[in-house]
Amino acid sequence: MTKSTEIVRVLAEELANVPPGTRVASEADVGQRFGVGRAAARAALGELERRMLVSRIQGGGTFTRRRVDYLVAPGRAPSWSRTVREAGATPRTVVLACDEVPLPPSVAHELGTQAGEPAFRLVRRSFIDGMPAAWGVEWLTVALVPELPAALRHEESLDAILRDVARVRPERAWTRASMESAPDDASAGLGCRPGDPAWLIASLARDGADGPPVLSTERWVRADAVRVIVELGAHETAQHETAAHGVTAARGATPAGPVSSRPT
Amino acid sequence: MTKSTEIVRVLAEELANVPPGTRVASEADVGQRFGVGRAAARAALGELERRMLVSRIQGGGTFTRRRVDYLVAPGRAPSWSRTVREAGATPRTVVLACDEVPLPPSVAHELGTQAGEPAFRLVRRSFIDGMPAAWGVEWLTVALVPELPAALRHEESLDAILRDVARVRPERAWTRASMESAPDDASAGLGCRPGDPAWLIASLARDGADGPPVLSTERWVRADAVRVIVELGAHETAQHETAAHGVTAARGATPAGPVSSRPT
DNA sequence: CAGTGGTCTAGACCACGGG
DNA sequence: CCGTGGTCTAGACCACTGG
Repeated sequence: MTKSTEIVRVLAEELANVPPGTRVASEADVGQRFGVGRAAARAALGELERRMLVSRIQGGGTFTRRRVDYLVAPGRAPSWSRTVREAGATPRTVVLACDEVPLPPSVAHELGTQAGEPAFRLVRRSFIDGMPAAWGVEWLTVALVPELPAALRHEESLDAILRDVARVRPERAWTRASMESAPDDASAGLGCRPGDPAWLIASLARDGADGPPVLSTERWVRADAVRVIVELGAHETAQHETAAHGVTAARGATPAGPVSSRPT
Repeated sequence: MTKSTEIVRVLAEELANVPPGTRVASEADVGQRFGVGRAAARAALGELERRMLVSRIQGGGTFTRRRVDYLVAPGRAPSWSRTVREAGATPRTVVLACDEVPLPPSVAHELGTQAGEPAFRLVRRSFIDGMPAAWGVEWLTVALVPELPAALRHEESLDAILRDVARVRPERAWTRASMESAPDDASAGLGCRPGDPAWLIASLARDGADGPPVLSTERWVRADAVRVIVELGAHETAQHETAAHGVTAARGATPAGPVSSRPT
């Protein structure tokens, strides 16, 4: 057992029952406490960051972090605000760009309309408890919500605007999620470093169960901010708990600690 | 621009068009080539590993790595062998344990049968090109395939056994995928270090589109070995390309390359 | 055995954040 | 300004892999 893994073990245990945002001991403190040099202390804190248990901010310090569960499933409304709020955190979304441009062919095909039709190209960044967590582009036709720019000044949630102004009921028609190393543009939008793990979630929403497409999105989501869970197909007990098949017991929303039975 | 990020940039560029399994310069070589100390060279190679572009093996060296695309979607057969083979790589699966035990209540509920019914609890490890990539537990009733232990001696693919011996046609009934930091038991099964990024994929397969459940699985998959893509809902162009909505240009799936030369 | 990556020390300079 | 994390050097020992 190396020194740093022992430090990781101890700190991870201590941090398990601490509210998110709590300050963690600095590198110097850890080094002194465990009687190791700065390199070993730094390695331990870096490992905690890699495990997404803490965030480290240059000049600021190290802080515990919470990961919000984001359940992507058929029938779940594709709404950032609602999902984050349901997790007990505070969502926020800011508009970086809202341009009226002719619809590119690929997106027009998604939306089932003509290329060149006037559309809004929306670039937005979303936060959880004030920390950047998502970023990306959303497309919708001008015809659907001509007053979008004005509406966005009073309401952050695109889902709410679509419901209240455009009078549609957005539902997931198609979604694709994958985990990538954030490229330069995405890491800039997410406020993280290039190469950090991030989700790429492309999605198409339609109006109701069988209505026409209304919204096409491609968003990057920080893996250390959001625990994306994709669910596919109907399931009797598909509410919010993890099925325990003998390997992993149910995990609470807040990491209560993975319980496992050893196979082999 | 720090020295190590510059080294990362250069090496990532050079490694982009190199077949998987190729040996990469050692820490000492990199340090000498770029005129930096070992720490900087090591940081650069470590960053490449974090980006899942290379694998580093103590005592062995650093090697380029390929990531296999694993598409999870309704209608796709839940078969490791087939998926890996379709990606042009060589699958292999070994049985770690095949015990006949009474079905636990939670799994019995999944399989739509009685708790306590005789069942096989299968623990298997799967490889891609000889490198461990997946590990986990699978459950199926003894009544379905009484001759499972014998069949597994001649056929690695559980999907094939279910088709040829049990005469069922496995289809995805329900699947849940999420990205986690591998706990100790999973990292041991996957041959990686605890805390490494890994997928947890729970799945229930049934016989045909409307048949009864036949197989319940919970498997861990190494994120650096497999690029899991979960797709939800029907889509006209849902074949295998990435939709480009103006943020992200279509990024090549995996650096197309022939079969890897194994490291070791 | 030599070469490789994994860990660690002691020390240094820098960039950044907050009082 | 001080304390924080980010980077880097030079050097050391260890664990592991390979021939």
